[in-house]
Amino acid sequence: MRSNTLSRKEQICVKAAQLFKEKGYSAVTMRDLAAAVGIKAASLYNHITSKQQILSEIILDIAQQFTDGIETIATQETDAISKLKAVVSQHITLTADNPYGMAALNNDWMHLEGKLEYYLKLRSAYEKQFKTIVLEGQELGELKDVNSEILLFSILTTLRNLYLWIPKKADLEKDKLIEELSEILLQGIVK
Amino acid sequence: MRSNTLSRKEQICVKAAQLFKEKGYSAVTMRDLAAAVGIKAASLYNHITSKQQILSEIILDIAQQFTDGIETIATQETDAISKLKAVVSQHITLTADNPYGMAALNNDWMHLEGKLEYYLKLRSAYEKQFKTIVLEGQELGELKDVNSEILLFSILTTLRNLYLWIPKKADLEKDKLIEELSEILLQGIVK
DNA sequence: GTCTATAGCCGGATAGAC
DNA sequence: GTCTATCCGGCTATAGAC
Repeated sequence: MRSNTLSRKEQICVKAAQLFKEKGYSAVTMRDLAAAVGIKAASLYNHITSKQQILSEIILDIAQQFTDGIETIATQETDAISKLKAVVSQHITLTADNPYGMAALNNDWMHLEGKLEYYLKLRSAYEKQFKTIVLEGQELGELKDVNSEILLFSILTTLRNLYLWIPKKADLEKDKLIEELSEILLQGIVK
Repeated sequence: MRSNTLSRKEQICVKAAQLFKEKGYSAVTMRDLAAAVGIKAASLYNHITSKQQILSEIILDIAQQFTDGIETIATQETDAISKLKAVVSQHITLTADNPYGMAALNNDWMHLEGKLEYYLKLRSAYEKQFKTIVLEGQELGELKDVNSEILLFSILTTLRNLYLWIPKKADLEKDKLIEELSEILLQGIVK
């Protein structure tokens, strides 16, 4: 843990992520961002080199955390259900930490220029690990033999969009949410 | 069913929705759109009055269909589970019909200017009906007594993002998808 | 490290010929 | 109904004073 005073550059990136969530990368101008930080647009360039760089840092930082995290989960020696719960937990934790960055990750990745390929590589690696966990769970009979593509889509979509929901819950009890969301995703909702 | 030759205006709106899905409303220029249609930017204005109008038509058309559809479902006299299946079916049908428009509905609604309030009203109405179905299902003991906000978020998010997945399935068998997705959302995935 | 000023480009939209 | 030409405003980013 480092000091809780953010550098100017960090302030800028945090504000940028908030604005990107509201309007999307393309619709946020450097003047908007500067005003939100409380300086003039030209002054931003003492701290960052381009609008593009801000987006890259926001997205790649989070994407890396997800990919690293699922590698760790995948190599643990437990059942598929425990691994899926760990994935749910990771999504909730990272989203609660940085909901605005999650929005950029979900909605603005296509505006990455130089780093687009690298991002796509991280995303593929993530999806591959997730898929492996599910397929192993099905082979070992822990999970139902439903269409795995639909299953993967359904769960991953819910997890990827937690950023829309979590910030509205001011008094979020994280451990409770992990339990309840895992229950709904894994066990369904019909009595 | 009307003629399957689209008017120029319809061509423009269809292409626009495709481009909006790829890059978002703000990042698509009238020059991009014109090139995709095969004319020059100025010529677009013989068919539409503004970029804003294109967005409004794409989004409000679909939003209206969803709100009308769920009103019909909600007033039927069946159990909550049947109603939820009907909602799943509606989402799959409307998304398969117009996946690009669904993308705009999900991602670009905040760029509506004059029609933003009307859109928000439609969305609120939709969510209210959905919530009522779920709460009734819980009261009557058809659905588990899990946290209804998490339940609503989870299912609605999956349904709203079908546009990302459905177009990749060229040989989509709609009825099968309705059955399989309903099964996963309602009954869960654990054996 | 912030400012003012501005370069240089690209955006949506219009005018008017054909 | 499409075109060329263009207006005018806003965009990212830079230059250089303080």
